[in-house]
Amino acid sequence: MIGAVAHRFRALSEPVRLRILQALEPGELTVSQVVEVLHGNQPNISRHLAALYDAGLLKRRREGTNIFYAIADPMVLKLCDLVCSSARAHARQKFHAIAGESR
Amino acid sequence: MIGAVAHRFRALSEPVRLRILQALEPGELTVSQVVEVLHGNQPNISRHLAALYDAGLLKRRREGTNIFYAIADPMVLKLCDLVCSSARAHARQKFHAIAGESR
DNA sequence: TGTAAATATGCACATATGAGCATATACTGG
DNA sequence: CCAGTATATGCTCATATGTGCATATTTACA
Repeated sequence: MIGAVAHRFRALSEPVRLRILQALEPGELTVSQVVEVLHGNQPNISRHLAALYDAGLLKRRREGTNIFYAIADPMVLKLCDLVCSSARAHARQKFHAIAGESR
Repeated sequence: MIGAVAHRFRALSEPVRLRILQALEPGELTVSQVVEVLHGNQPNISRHLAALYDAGLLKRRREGTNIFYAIADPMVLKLCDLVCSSARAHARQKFHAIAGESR
């Protein structure tokens, strides 16, 4: 069980994949569209999308030869926001610690 | 910035580290205590604790030769709960999909 | 059926990561 | 200063992971 949680966190541990989630925040996109937005190459993006899909963070549907990926559970966005603000706070604190020790 | 978020998620992407967080949920523990609770070996646990500390997820304080580690921000526990329940839901759904396709 | 477009996958490579062992470092008490 | 305890770090190894290239697969349509 804890392995499944770790697996999901791992899916979120790549900058490229986080940027994919950002790109998908407004709504679903095809693989090509994601490739274009992120200026990535197609096989690479395809793999990252698959990784997020495997982790259950994205859903997908086919329409002709296109495949639309979308965020499966808006919770992941909240998750990222939480971590992001926490990281910001941590960075601020670290900055002050460094600024302070030179006195 | 997005790199910092990815870094924090990566720190959470190891089962051992998630178990460390569980162990620390009731309160701070020394390295030796964590080693004992998780039945791990000392250098390994020490590294994992350092990784969580680097990511800003743990804080630590020294008392004699002991070093007590504690959860820096209770937010991470909420984070894990969110992912955990979401993972559970996903597993349920996958189970039903498999059960359904054999009909 | 054949061609083109969209997506996925096999392969090779470089790099990152975790584990275990030995050992170094930091602190305490005598 | 020395010995002992607690913790951290260097090293090596095996494995995992991301990337780019070529190519396979799927679907639509003439």
